[in-house]
Amino acid sequence: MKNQKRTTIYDIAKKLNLNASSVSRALSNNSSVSETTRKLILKTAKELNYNQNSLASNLRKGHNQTIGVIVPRINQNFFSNIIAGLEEVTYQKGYNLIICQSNESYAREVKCVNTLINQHVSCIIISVSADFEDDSHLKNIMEQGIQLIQFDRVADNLETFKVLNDNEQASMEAVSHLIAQGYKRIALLEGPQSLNIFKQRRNGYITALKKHDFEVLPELMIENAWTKELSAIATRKLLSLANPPDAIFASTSDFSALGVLEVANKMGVIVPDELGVCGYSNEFFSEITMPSITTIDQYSVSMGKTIANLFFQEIKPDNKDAVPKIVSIKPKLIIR
Amino acid sequence: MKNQKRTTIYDIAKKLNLNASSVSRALSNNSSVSETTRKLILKTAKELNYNQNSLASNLRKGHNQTIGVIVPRINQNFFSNIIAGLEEVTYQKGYNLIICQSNESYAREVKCVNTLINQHVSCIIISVSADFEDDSHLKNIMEQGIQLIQFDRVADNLETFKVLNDNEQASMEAVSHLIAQGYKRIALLEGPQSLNIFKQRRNGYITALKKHDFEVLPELMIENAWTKELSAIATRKLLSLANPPDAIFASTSDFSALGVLEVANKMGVIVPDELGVCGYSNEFFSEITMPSITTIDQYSVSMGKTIANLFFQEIKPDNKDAVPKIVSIKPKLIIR
DNA sequence: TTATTATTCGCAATCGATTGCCATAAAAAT
DNA sequence: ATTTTTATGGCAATCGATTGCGAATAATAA
Repeated sequence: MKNQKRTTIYDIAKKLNLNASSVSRALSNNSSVSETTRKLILKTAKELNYNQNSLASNLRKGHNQTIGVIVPRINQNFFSNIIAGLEEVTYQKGYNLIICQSNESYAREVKCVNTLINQHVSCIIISVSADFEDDSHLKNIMEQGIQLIQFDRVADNLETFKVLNDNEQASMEAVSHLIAQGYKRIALLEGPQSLNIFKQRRNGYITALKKHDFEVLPELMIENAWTKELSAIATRKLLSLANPPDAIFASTSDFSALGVLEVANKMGVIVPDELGVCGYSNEFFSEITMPSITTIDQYSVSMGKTIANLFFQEIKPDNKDAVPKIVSIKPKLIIR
Repeated sequence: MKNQKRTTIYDIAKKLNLNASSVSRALSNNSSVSETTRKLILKTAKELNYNQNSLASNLRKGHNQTIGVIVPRINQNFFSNIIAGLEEVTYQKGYNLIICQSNESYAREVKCVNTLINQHVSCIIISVSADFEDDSHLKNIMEQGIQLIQFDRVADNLETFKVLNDNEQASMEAVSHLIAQGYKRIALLEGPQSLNIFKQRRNGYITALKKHDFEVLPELMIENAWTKELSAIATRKLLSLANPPDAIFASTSDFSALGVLEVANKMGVIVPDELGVCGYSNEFFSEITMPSITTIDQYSVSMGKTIANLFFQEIKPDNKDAVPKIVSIKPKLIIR
């Protein structure tokens, strides 16, 4: 059972005294094969338990019904939702997904890219790793004639299709909301500024402050606070300041916001009365914390679908170089 | 740039006045090619930006460095962690993952299986969908000479490699723990009994009750309560009984447990004083609910790694039919 | 009945890499 | 100097499906 050969179109052809080409045509039922032989072939194919060899088919046809996806971490809510959305659409179209995770490592990201190039996928969908260094590997994708769509975390300087969240706008709204609530000293927890998304969120923060004639205070902006633990440390530091903030915008994630919450609870600082807190990405738990966390929803599943549709509707149809298009999705502030 | 042909070993061969076979040998650097020409070939390959065509290579070699994964939902914590664990190991071994989701639909699961068979993956790793009907598609996998590993939700009657959680044991311990806490009327929220895991959890529940000479009361066992919403409805019903339970074991997930918690809060039933609650799967949020939820950790990431290692260590090495092995992982009760 | 057209199917090349076998040349041994 | 061994690399078949072209047959028209 293990070493038996799979049945091929030649096996079917031989059994029916036909030529493999006829079998191939019958199975793809687009060309000239008489109805009688077509049915005969289909019947025998079923009898012999025939399964097409996609490798051979794709090799010959020169293209692959496969899309590669590279994300920093598969089991992060945002990304696994993106993938779920992608899969939903690509499945409908008969495409497969090859999924890789870079683990936030640039070196590994490069390897993933190469693997996908070797697989001759027809498109690579990527959100770059945190220690992103340069975009030569991304350029290589395009040089190999493979479509490239970047999403969320992107290489800004590279002209490709992109699907983004309007981080700046969302961040601006979040901070404005905190201001509207009456908070006067708003701190910012940030992620690595090597990533566009965190730069944008910082910009939104600054814009909002300026718009309301607030001072931008460097001591209230903590860059490396993008995990729950790091943000807990940062929060402890912030709340111990001589002049502590009365609100914290955890622009990196709800996990960070949770870190803020925990420290505040421990230090006896009452949220939201004494400290306003806002997170990012609308993780499931942000609704059920005590108190619940105001956050920003990124519509991740639907974003995944958008990306896939971008490929099928804009990129795939015409082989000519389509003009790279940037789709921006406006996240939604969830006020709690 | 788009329509240009990729460079092949023939391009390299032509440029160097060599034969493609030499190029192939040089690139896989295992055979007789002189050091000088080898270096020359490697250099030219880099110059011409050569990338191997895995399709051709795999077709010729007759096997694929690819493993297919089918899960009900990619963006469910348990499964995305499994995938993360799988990916971690398979990446190290130079294998790729093709990921599909069945969306809890049997028909779609069958389609996924066929796609993966066509891709000639060397192994399929599957957790079956909720409306699982029969195992003919799984048998077909094996008939095509493809390795099969089932995990978590499995077709019990089919002899394959399996990686399981000891659901019965875990469930037993959870209920015993509730009993030890002094609860006397323990209700059970269950999932579809078509899935082995839910049957096992029920068995564990019953075993624990019997062991402690408790009566098994059908009115306290609610089968279709495996989402937060369904379990909220079930809880409302349970708590409205003339003789309501004083504890609820949400054996399906922490999401169900959350549903219990919310209803209890609304109805003014105090947890854990008036109602004991236990969930399943140690979702991140179960730690931060008020009060936090006692639950069961399935070690999902490490389970993913176990599955992958099973393939590389037990199955791949010898081509002969290895005896299907069942690995059982003991989940851990997290008492809160 | 013969000429023309349409159907159906076979032949053979092709996609790109791999590999067993053989030929040549170089190195070593006699 | 001749023979033997070794190293190196070419030839050609192969993996399985696809496809342009042409041949044979059947169907239709004249």
